[in-house]
Amino acid sequence: MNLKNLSIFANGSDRFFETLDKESQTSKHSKGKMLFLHEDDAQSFFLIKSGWVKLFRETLDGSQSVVDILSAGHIFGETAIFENDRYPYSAEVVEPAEIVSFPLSALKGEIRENNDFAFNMMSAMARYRRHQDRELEHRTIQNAPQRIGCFLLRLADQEQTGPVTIHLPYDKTLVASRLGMQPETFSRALSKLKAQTGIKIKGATIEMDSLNQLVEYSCAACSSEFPCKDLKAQA
Amino acid sequence: MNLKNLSIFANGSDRFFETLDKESQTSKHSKGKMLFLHEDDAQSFFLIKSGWVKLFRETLDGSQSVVDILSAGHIFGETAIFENDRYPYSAEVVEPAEIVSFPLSALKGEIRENNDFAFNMMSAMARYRRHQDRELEHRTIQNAPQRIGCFLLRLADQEQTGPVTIHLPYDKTLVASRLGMQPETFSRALSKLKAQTGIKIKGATIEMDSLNQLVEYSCAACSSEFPCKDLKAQA
DNA sequence: AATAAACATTGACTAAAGTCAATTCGAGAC
DNA sequence: GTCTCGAATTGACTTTAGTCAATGTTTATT
Repeated sequence: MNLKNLSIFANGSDRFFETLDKESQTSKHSKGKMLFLHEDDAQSFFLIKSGWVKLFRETLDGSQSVVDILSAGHIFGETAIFENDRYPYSAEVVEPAEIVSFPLSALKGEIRENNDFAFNMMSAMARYRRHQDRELEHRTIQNAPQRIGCFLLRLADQEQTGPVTIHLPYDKTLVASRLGMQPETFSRALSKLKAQTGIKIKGATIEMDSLNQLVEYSCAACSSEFPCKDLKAQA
Repeated sequence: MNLKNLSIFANGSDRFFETLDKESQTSKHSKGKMLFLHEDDAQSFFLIKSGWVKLFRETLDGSQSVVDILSAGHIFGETAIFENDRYPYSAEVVEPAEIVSFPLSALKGEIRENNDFAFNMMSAMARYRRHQDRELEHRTIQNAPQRIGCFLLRLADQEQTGPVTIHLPYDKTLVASRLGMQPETFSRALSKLKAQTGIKIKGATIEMDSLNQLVEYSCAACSSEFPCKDLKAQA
């Protein structure tokens, strides 16, 4: 994975990449490792080389809300720049991961000095905004089985017209929290989705004759068309 | 209202403000006026001088999801810059409003040419991200009465320690949709909130001896402390 | 002041999701 | 292969929110 090829870093200056190279630290972490806590003093932002990382917050009364669950190629912690250098969420490794850290100061400097880079980063922020908009919309409009259907569709190659196999990238309990439901609800909702669309489930593997079945079931309750445009833009 | 005083436009160049002045159009609209539709070709972004505007999307099966409801001093439609010049939502006036339109091109130009302005706009986007994060969190963790309590708290002056009076800024039906619930649910949830916190309700006016009652009821199910920091930052 | 239209509330019922407890399943340790 | 622990499922039940229909209330309009 080359930093320069990441869409978030497009338009970075040579000096920026030099600094990143020099000041980066790569480390491997196993499941459960806490990378930082909400409100921690922030010096670094992070890039996921492999594995999965959960971003979340906790409330006074003990419940947890999952902000996002990210995979290879995504960065996190970078928004601390705009939050008085404090992380706006906690970050935990949820599947064995290789993580690279970079100084926030380098990012801040590059934004200030390199206009194209800044514009590019704004595009990324706008894209994330759409992502969150969609989450909120789905939380409001879709029921549990529909949300799962949508989640599966977004894991798949949406160009595929024939039979499709999808693997859940992390524990079902985590998928449940990502979708804002209880594990029990997830389990029952997945059964219902199976009953209503004819998909086949074997542990973390889901098979179907065609994506169509899911599309009809889930995408009627979404304000965007299938296939999801935002997935292409990112690639 | 002076453009230069709006925090979103801080650091704008003189030339930028000249262009805005020259190319702006102000108009008054009554309730129900559609300003633009989701996916419309976008030429302008908008500033609310007075009144309220609802941003929303609709799904194939006819349900509506409210993205946000904005008041004086807020801009909208500006993110079309990053969406191939198409509006990412529909916009409708929900309380009689005075709206100023500006060419998106001017904004785009200023972002490209004025680094400080771009940085400032990124801060605004980051702030909005936190806003959405919170919405999603509350939708997951808080129940209907708690969400209403939180909504009321955010309408109030949170420094106040004595008796407080809050006026709902728009119809209860709209508040309901803003909070992601049905009007009937809103009505019942407000009664429950009244029963559990002792607030007094007269139509769109809500009174209480102190904000404390609401804080205890709602803020335990939130990952932020009371008072809400983000409200100060904006002022 | 009378009327209509939109908004708001209430009741009765249904549907969806959460909770708690009891098993069952399955991947890794030994 | 067997054991163990966490993950996943299932059942029974409760709570919460949505739906549909009826009825008040308010506000604007003539």
